[in-house]
Amino acid sequence: MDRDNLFGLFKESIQGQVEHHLKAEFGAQENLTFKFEIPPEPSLGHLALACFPFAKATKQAPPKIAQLLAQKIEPNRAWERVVASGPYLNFFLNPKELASLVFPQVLKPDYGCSSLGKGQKVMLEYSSPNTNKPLHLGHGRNNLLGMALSRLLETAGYQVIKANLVNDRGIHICKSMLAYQERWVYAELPLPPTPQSTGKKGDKLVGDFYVAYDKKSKEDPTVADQAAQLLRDWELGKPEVLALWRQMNDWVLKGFEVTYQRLGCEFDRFYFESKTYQSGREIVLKAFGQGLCGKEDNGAISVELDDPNQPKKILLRGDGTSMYITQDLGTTVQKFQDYAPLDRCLFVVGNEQDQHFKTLFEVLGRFGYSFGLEHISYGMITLPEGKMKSREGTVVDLDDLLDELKGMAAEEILAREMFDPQTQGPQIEFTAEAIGQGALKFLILKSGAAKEITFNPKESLSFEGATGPYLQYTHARISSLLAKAATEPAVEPKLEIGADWNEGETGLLLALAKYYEVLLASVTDRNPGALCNYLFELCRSFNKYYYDTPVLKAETRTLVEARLGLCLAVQAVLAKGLRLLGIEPLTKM
RNA sequence: GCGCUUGUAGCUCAGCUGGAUAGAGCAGUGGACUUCGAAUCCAAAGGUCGCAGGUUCAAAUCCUGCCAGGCGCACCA
Repeated sequence: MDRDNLFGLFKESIQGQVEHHLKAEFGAQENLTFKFEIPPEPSLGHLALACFPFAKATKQAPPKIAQLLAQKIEPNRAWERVVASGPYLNFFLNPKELASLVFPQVLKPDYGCSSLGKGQKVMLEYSSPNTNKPLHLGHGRNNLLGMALSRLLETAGYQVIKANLVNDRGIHICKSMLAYQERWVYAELPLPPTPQSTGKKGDKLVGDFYVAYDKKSKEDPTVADQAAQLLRDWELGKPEVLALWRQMNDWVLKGFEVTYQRLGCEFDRFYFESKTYQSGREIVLKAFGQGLCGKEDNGAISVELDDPNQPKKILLRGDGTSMYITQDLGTTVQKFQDYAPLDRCLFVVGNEQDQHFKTLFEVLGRFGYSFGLEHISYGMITLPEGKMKSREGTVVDLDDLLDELKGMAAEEILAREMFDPQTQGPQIEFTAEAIGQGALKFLILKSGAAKEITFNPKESLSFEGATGPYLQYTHARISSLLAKAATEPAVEPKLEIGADWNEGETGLLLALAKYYEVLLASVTDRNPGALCNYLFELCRSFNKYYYDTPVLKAETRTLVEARLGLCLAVQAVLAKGLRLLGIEPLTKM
């Protein structure tokens, strides 16, 4: 058990004692299962152990077991009282002892870091955009999930390689290229448009052509053939086609980079499908040679899947060319070679590809690769009117959304008059950006990845209640309190003080101790939402406490120092948690 | 049709490795700023946990069936 995991240690010590008594009293031999819970009300205790599971081993009624254990277990430094409450055995922590354990832990710079993934190297592939249109809110969900997960994995001790597999080739790119060649938009410009000449972000410019293509293709079905011809020319390596392709991809990727930087997304490695799309063929041919695949009449290579409901999967076309799954076979093997020894590879990809990944993993296993593979699936974001469609212009553009949120935040900031618009323009900018992003990131990360999100701009974009800005506000309030303490009465926060902690304070101490386990759960479940909920609850408890309890105006100086210490500890954990989510902990807003 | 997935308060969602009266936020109602930031706090109100069976001492949680939404079912990606 990790020494930093206070809750874990508490549980472990209780478990040991309970086991001992149950064996001594009833001769219980079997493996006893322990189910710890947090009692519904603090007045019942701080930690509860349900005694139902012991009934079989002891042949006693759960309330009886609880009573007996309550008598047998000696209170110690950590446990002030142990009481039976029906079938539960409830433990009351000694707040002073708790404080003396919690404070030094919480203020360590690496509090929350665990050794769960120590020595393990994992690749996390996320984002993986197409280079024919700008990023929209759906990509936003992917990017935010990916970044949050990579940071969570890192705090758990994993070495994380963040990879982006860019889909930079194929018919969709050729559509934009065709529209560009034919100038279906920006026809009025004397020269072919560029991001410079139009003042447009590169991804937006290319996106305009993609939309133009779609419009045109509805009027004139022959353009599809032209796009297909362009793709063939690309594969043949026609210089002028390649040049245009490079040019347009370059614009798009430069545009993406701006958005990535803005969101705080980073990558250690880019893979480009233009370089990998033919890979995997050798792997399939080799497997065929080993008798692991079948051959279709026209020469295509296929496999039967475990699930009899699934049709047989083609791995190589009759003409010998690669398919989507073929290249994924190839790139996955390549990833494990590039970063050998690699323990795991996670793919953050939307749930429309659930089946694809199931198949991919199955086939790799069939071919003898024992990779640790995991698909991190997430639901679509839809609008109240329905699905987002880039072609029909019903998308929520990510850059635009961030701008809009920033603007809304700026209005709120100005209304509060915390900054002087004349002299503090840059601070206002920075803060507005942080609040806007805080709102979006928390909104997206708080709900389970499997769930679809209906994004209603009017209702979703809020800065009140269970939102990012609420957490940021809590952090800002604590910051200004601590700043005030340092100047006005000039008090230092003191830790490990044996103050007479009240119920609210004990609750906060417990919550701080719980952070460690929350992170572990977030990592193992690949669920940043657990961290979101925890942080929100922490802030709720703090805000209530803060409202009820004077800190700087507490009765004695000792009490002022102790309470300041507690505030400092809450601030520290809150800031750490927010950073993991990619949300800026603000000191003023 | 088959597979995966979701269905909890008017709305958005926690809880779902079974356990003490099902929790938040938003909206609506009432209240708290001459006290450390009211982007806050408090109170009341709001629920057949999609429906029906089953397993269990105990089911929102596990199993089965049904209903509804989403996604997928190409020698597309």
